Amino acid sequence: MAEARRLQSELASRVQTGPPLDLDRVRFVAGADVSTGDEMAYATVAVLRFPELEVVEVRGAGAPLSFPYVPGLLAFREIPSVAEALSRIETPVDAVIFDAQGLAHPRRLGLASHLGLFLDVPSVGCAKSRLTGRFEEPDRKKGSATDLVDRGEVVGRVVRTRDGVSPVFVSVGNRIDLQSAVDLVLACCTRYRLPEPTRQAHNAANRLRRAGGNQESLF
DNA sequence: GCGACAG
DNA sequence: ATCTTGTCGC
Repeated sequence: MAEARRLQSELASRVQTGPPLDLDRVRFVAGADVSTGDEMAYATVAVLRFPELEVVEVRGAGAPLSFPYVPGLLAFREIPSVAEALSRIETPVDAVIFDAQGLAHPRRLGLASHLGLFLDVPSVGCAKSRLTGRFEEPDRKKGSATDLVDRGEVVGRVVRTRDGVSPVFVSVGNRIDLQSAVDLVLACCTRYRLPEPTRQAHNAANRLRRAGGNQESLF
């Protein structure tokens, strides 16, 4: 456990904040999520055409759960399945959005940053709740956002993706700047609180788990 | 020691 | 995350 934290601190130095991502040149965005059972984790990656947000590919993978859920160490529990699902994607994606934190992490290496280090594309962390940092509630209208500050540094943005809904926590995963990460997330939230790629992946992961890992459930 | 704590 | 029916709000 202590060893895992040590590894995070070491890898954190390799995370790249920036450069900005030109959304006008983004063609495909992927979303990744995991559904867990008693002893298995089912991960899926959904690729959507951008900015239309139509699903063009969905891939999944199952892996035995060998690590418990410990706040701050989520990556060690979900990486096996997610990494496998990501490797199965054939579409050349321009960015990946994770249902987790990126730099908004105690040691600056949330799952989105950890996995982002092994991807050659920008990664973004978009979590439904806070892990670390302080913030003020953003205004209730869509697009409003406030800084997420931890130990004196801005580690992310608390973003209202729809009028009145609870805000999401956006942070840099790797190879992208915070502003671009927020813009990408907002561009992916046309109908729901969570970005469409993430929603699609979430639904697919649930189906995959309920189907006991049967890949055909993804179609 | 106490409280907080992604999914 | 997962377990679950009805129900409050736009």
